[in-house]
Amino acid sequence: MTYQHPTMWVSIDCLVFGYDVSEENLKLLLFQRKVEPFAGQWSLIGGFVNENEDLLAGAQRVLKTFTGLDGVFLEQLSTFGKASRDPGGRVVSVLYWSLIKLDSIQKEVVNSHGAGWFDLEQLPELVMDHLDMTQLGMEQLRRNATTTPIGFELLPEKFTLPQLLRLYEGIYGKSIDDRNFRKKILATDVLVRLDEKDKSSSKKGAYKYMFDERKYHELKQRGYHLDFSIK
Amino acid sequence: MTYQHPTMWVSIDCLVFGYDVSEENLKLLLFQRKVEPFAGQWSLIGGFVNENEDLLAGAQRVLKTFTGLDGVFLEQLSTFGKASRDPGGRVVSVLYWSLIKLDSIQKEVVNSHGAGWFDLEQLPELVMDHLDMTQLGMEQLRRNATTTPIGFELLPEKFTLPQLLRLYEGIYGKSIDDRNFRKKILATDVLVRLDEKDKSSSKKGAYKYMFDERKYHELKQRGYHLDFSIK
DNA sequence: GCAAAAGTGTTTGTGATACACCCATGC
DNA sequence: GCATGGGTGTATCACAAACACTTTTGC
Repeated sequence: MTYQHPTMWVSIDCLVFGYDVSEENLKLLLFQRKVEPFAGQWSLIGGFVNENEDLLAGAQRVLKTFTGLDGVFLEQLSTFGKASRDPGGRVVSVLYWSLIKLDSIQKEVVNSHGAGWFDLEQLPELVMDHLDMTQLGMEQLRRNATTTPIGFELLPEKFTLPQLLRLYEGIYGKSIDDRNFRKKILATDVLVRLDEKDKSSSKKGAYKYMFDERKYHELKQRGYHLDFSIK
Repeated sequence: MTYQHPTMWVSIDCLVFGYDVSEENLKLLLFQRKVEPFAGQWSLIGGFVNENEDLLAGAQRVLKTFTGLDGVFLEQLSTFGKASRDPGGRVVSVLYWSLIKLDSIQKEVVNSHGAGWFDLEQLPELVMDHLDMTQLGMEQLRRNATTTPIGFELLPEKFTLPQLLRLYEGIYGKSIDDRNFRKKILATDVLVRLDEKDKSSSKKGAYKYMFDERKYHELKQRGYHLDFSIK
């Protein structure tokens, strides 16, 4: 024992936003807490940090455990440390957030852990300060969506402009002029149009696009910063 | 013991940026670490979180201990938790940052704790990951200065436009066109011109201004957001 | 009267907004 | 041939950037 001070539990909580392209809505991953206090109630996915585990590694482990996913967007958001936040003991929780693409495979993986995807407008009651965490995440999503290309984390690799538009409308909760949106997005020059069309939602079909990560990083290096600000 | 998991030390580190209006430069508050490992080396101000102390309260305590200040800008930035970051044990450190106005009183208070103010361009070697923390703080400062009125935290209550301009030039490390700067700042309508002049740096004298917090909050409520973006 | 800093206006260009029609296709 | 969603262009306005001179006053 090197330091003469109290020690605490350190936990990770992870906000996982998922977007379902076909349903066109944003969802949040929740699971039924297994330990007391609050066992059985809905909570963000989370867990305790292990002895020799970096915080980020802990977050990656938690995410992998519940979703099977590796290597997706995962970033630290904030740390919650009110002394009274957890009646089970002094737990300081580091909040991470992740953005993933929802598809049927993902939904099954998740179900196997007693977890489920909830519409953001219809969340159940959440344990402790997890609602605050969720609100913080929504703000962050809105803030970042105008400034960075996080939106693309939520869409499949190939997507159409109408899909991207509807995602942004979902994030901001308002409608966006499609002509201006196209102009602005294409002007950034980080999208590549493919020779494929997606005909699942119209007879004419919409061109599929891909996000060009290389071009984005070039731009960012040179001091650019994307601004998808809407209205 | 309610949870069957390892516990850790949780510490606060606090980045304190101070601006000296007369010297016209940004400084960072450092102190000589008192405990092993690294005793005697320069470090951010910090301390361990107490048993029943909220994280924010801990940060307030640390800040007060070293500067005597209370009620100034203080915000959580990020949490550092690499397993190997502190050779003295598993310490997860929550980083806060604060912005204060430097004057002669402040400088004396601080000296009494073996602490000192350092020019940002001439920092000594810092302990552990404290240089990363400092860089994160500088980025945050630049990001926020364009978006929120944090700049005013660094200036005395009454200040002149040339002083404000030089502060921004210091933050961004480049020169700013004074005519455009005045126009932009005054257009936001959050500054009130007083009937006083500061003649300390010119014969003509420069009008003193105050930040109108009320107007700023009104604007923010209505969805505005200040944009002092420069160049 | 001159040096030194404070203060002021105009022009130009770029990018945001608002807005309406044609296109391609499956049925 | 028509209904459905996909795609395109233009005019206007507001704001950012570039840029040079006048004002005040202590010495």
